[in-house]
Amino acid sequence: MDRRLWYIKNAALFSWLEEEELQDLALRSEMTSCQRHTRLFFAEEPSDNIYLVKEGRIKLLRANAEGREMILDILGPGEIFGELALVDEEFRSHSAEAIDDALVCIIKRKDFEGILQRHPEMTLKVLKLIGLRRRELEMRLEELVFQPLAGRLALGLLWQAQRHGVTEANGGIRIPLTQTDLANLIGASREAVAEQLKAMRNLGLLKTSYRSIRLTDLEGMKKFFARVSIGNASI
Amino acid sequence: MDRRLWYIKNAALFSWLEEEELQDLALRSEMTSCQRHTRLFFAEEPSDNIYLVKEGRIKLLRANAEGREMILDILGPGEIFGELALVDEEFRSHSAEAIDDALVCIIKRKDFEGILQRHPEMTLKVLKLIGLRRRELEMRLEELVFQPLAGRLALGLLWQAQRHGVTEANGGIRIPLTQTDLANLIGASREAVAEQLKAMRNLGLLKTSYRSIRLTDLEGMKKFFARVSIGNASI
DNA sequence: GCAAGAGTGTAGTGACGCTTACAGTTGATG
DNA sequence: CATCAACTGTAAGCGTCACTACACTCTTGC
Repeated sequence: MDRRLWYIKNAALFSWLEEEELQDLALRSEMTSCQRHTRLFFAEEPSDNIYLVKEGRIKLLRANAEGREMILDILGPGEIFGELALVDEEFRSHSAEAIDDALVCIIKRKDFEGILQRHPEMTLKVLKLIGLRRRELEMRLEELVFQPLAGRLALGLLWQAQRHGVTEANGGIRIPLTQTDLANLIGASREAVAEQLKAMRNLGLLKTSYRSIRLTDLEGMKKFFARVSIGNASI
Repeated sequence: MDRRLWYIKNAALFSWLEEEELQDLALRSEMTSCQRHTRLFFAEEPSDNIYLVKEGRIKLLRANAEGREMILDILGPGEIFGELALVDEEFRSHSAEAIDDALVCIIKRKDFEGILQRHPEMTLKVLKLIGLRRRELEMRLEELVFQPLAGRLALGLLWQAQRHGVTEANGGIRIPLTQTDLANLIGASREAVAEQLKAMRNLGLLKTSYRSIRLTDLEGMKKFFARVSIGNASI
């Protein structure tokens, strides 16, 4: 599935929420600001809340005993996470950590269930979200198996550019991500990502700087992916 | 999360279905028998049905242009699949193929939605199923990134033994899977799996034969996993 | 009972990418 | 404005595992 579609549908959930229920929600919910690098919740904790990102970005990750991490997703303003608490989750299967200084709305599960009861059509939106994220995971799994590092990195950059990219004056798209996060997002080592970024830099596809990558040639990046990929997946 | 829990919860959905709605369902639904190696649906086809496995096993897979495949899941008797048609899916994100000669019940989406309306508590069960499968995918993603081939294979064997294993007279557990399917399940090459199976055979952990693997020492296999794994995941 | 297709066993080769190691840079904090 | 933590850049070494190749075995159907 096209990732663009994913993003639109997800954003649609948020816009609908804002218009019709946000005032009520604001009364019931708790707002937390948290600094970069602080965790909102940890894996194995009870799943009692649903979260809505207001400002900044939050990464969902699974970490292993060695401290290495696998980033499952990165959420931006308007997106919700922890929504599996509505469905079945007793304990978190992953942790959530702020990538930027962030502002997050914490909604108690019971309050969210109240909204769903008052607005049955909202339930369907949440379900679609859960389903879309499941399909997103299926795609990631396939990429990890089939694509070499260069292809995964190209896909990862295009994906993050769409979801969290900032268009700049000169037409480039700035992706605010560290190379470590980028590596953990595509299941690779930081060093290998740095080396591949160098290659892309030399091809004029992007520029690297502290904590961010600027895509300067989107079409070129797509062509690059088509060239390095094994059996072309959808972008 | 424990895979055992996953299995139990999933089976619970089925047993409930059988007791209360199966007669009605039987009238409305279509039953199809299909031979090993035939596909029930292909990726990109419209998602109009939900499927219930009666006999045999069905693998859900994503295939790339080269014909290599990644197996997302293997369903056995009593399990449903294609349930994302209820949620958001317009087109299949993966294909479904019979691993055994199989008997499958095809339920039209509208009929299934009817059941859900008559039995609201059933909706929750389906939601839990979707959520559990999403978490299962998260686990697989992490394993693929963190675990070496030996660890993934050990986990894959223990997982399949639980879900589809047949306990034998001598206490061993027979897993009816080809080495190719096993490889595609854990994201590895068939040859590498064969070699690792040889090593496990030499350790007395299992026996290989045509189209099946017999685990002869479950505890030994768990110990083996603990030894080769990087930062121990849950079994 | 033979042929064809599907599946298994095994070995050699090479490359991709992880690991280790270290120097240099940026930005926040006091 | 000094210091520290976080982050980037780069390079050598090496192991895992994919790929290639081929012989052999099992099963099914004609």
